[in-house]
Amino acid sequence: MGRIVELEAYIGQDDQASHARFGQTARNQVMYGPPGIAYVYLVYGMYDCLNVVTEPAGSPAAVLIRAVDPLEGMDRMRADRLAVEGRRRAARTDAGAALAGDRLARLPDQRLASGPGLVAAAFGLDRTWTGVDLCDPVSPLRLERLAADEVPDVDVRTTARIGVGYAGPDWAARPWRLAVAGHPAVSGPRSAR
DNA sequence: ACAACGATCAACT
DNA sequence: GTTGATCGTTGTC
Repeated sequence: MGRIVELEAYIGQDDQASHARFGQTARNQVMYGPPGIAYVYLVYGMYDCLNVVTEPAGSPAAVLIRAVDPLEGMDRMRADRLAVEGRRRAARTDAGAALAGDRLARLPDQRLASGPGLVAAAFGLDRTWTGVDLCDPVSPLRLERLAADEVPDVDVRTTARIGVGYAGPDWAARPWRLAVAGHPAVSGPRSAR
């Protein structure tokens, strides 16, 4: 359990950074469905990324969850990350597995889900989670809204989205990445936090 | 059928 | 600042 501290918006077929830029396909079809549903995809052949579908059915859009500030269950997050990362070739040797385990044990809690691939790894998510209703209060993976008096008084900074240069200068420059200013769980270089 | 390319991360210089 | 790992999705032939 934790709080989302960084995300990116991908809105509509026109958005040349979005998976919907080629229209509806087998992979992105959940983006065309109702909002509040999980969309988990694989990037770079290695990392799963969690998105929340937004906008009404027929209007493809999603929000990529880029970083979470862990509040509870950090032991399980470490275990889930170890399970996910242990599958990779570099960690398949005894020495590699030991190294990965050491590194994880020393990792501060606030770095456990500090990046889109790490969010999915820390919560044990892969593509099979696509379609889960994140607004259902009994769902094993769900969003919860903070009560008004629990919302922390923080600055939210907007920047360009990360890793979308292929979209062209216009779409790549849109300030659709939102992050809690200065929060240690936010991903990327210190200058972008 | 095939080649190119990522909504990334960690290790290294 | 640079680079390798790794494979599903997509567009093209």
